[in-house]
Amino acid sequence: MDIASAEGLEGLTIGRLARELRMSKSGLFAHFGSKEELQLATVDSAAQIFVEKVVRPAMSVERGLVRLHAMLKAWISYVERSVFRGGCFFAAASAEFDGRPGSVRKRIVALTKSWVDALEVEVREAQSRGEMGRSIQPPQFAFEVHAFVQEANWAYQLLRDRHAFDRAQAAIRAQLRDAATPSGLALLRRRPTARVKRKK
Amino acid sequence: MDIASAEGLEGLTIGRLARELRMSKSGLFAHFGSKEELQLATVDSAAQIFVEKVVRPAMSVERGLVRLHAMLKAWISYVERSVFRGGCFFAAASAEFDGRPGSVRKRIVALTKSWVDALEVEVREAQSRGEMGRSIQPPQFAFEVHAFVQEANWAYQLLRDRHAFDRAQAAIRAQLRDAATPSGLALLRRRPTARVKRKK
DNA sequence: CCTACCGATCGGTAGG
DNA sequence: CCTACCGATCGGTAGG
Repeated sequence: MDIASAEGLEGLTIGRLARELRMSKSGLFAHFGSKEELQLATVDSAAQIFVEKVVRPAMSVERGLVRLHAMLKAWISYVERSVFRGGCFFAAASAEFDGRPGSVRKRIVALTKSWVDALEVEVREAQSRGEMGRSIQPPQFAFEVHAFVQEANWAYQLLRDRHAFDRAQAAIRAQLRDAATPSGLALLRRRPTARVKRKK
Repeated sequence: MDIASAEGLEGLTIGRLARELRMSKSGLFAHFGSKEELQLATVDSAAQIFVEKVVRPAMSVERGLVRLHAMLKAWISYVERSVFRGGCFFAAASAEFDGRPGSVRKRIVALTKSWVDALEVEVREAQSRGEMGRSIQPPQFAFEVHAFVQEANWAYQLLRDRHAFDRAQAAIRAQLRDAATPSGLALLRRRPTARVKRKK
């Protein structure tokens, strides 16, 4: 996953991986049967870690606006901590495979889509609880907050801009505040959203 | 540029390019001297086309809020028209080279940074003309609108979501409206921002 | 899990 | 601009 996030899923060659693991090429190869299967296994492992580090923690807080915010904060934190060497695994994999047909692309599509869907579902939940306005369109809202986190990953990985995470955080807060009903606003203020200390 | 935007700047091999151009490998090679020089030449060509298709058209409209909006509309249109096979050349190149040191990465950084800077400069111009509020922070504003266009490219290239461009457009309009002063708002309404017809 | 090998392709060079 | 070639590496296989 580290190699793939930094050098790409194509750059994750069987020979290189075997060398790093001090195995023979054919010994490693036998575990997967083809390069495509190695790539699929890598994508699946990355998805599992995403669930562990981002999805699961957010599932422990109450549903609606609070959970939506928790999902986005956990995601930003996961990108900021650089869980993988090359930053967000799926951002790298998306860009690499968006133009290549096949099962690897399909897997990446399914997984990233399920994350966007989860954001939309939580917007709807917040609306039905009266925490977000009825005029908010869930796909539009998910598009915008998803954009902020991906942009932070881009700005940090390419421009090495450490402020990117604060910008994404600020943009998301503003978006949530604008969309919240008075009772939703009260919920957002209730938890001071346990800020991580960061030196200037 | 088409090959690089779809298969990556590493996937743009000298052998493949020579075959497509019906030249010998060494004949083509002699024009560049190294693969890195071929990559740099490709990045520079893509930058030239970005200037032609996005930057220059926007430079012909009045400065400030109107030009800022024109820059963003031209950019979305350029991404939507898929000027290159793989979508936005710099989005693909960024993701591929963000983890690889060298002159190609440096060139990509310089060029994408100059575009973000141009957006910030126009926010400041709009502020000094009294078209955008003084409380708007130019880097934050540029971060957010830049995010929307990159997200549209991502959603279209990976998820084949045609609505992505409308979502980016809507998000940008809302952001501009929120940041505009009354006189800025009047400017935004003055031009009905010549919408491209699109069938449902 | 290994050694030994396959044909294809990589970036690059020699020499014309 | 070309042919002919270099060593390295690719995904994958044969056979153990």
